[in-house]
Amino acid sequence: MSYSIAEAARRSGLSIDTLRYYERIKLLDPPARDAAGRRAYSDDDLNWLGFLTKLRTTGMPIKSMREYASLRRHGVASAGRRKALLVEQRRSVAERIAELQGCLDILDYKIDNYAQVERNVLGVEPGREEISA
Amino acid sequence: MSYSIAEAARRSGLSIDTLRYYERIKLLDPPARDAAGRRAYSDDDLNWLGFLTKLRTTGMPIKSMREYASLRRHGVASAGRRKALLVEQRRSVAERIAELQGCLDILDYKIDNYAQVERNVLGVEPGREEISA
DNA sequence: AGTTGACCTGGAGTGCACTCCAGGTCGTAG
DNA sequence: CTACGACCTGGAGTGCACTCCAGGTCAACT
Repeated sequence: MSYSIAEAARRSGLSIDTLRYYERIKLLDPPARDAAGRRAYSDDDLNWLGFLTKLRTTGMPIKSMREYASLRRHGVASAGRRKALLVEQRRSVAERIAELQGCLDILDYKIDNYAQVERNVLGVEPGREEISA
Repeated sequence: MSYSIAEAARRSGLSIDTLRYYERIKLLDPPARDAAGRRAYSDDDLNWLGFLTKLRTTGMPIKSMREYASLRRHGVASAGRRKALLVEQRRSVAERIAELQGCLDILDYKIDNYAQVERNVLGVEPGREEISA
């Protein structure tokens, strides 16, 4: 199957402009073109875009995604380096999850404080709650 | 206790420039000044900076942090709105954690693929592994 | 008295990841 | 046959969150 840029955008969740942008910066190999010169994305293109958006979600900078994309073009010889990139990204994602978990705990604590303030709102002297909030 | 801007930067993990920047954009109330006009951050200032950096870690945009900071200046009457902001942020953090967890699973899957490629490297026809990688 | 180093100000510059625009080409529907 | 909508290109513009800079003040050390 092949997809127009609008369809590829819909399926990937990226904007049309972003698809062309990714192509320009070599994140994405130029897709096939139809008879009229319009882009015709393949399923492989879409799969790659899907993976790219996952990498983006993990916070990988475009620079690194470009490196990964470029390695991919160099075939099996680059598999070791590609794996290393993914392992490093895995590490950074796990770290980020832990960090966010810590933030979640702090938010819960703060929210609980506010809930208490709400419950005691009649007995609080103004300004007092500022110390912890 | 009070702290020079350099010390406040060290303790908050923010740069000196960022501290002045946060003050300019009203994320941070102007700290006290010493006799020579230099900033003297209080423990309260540092605590607030600590919380701000947590909010930043959660991905809260500066715009929202400014709103929270501004509400804080309006005392107890704004507690409800502040709590709502935190609850919303809590929701978005939990969502983000789930999303990252999904990415982690995909990374694990890919990494495992590469590990298999490594193990079978002698029996692989070139290009074959590209289909899944 | 002079030099150093930390700090001050207002404003300009940076890097990232898009996002938008003007002006043009196609293929199909009315 | 012309009007429309979807697509094309190269290039400029945007928003965010800093980050850097020039030129200046001040207290302390030598």
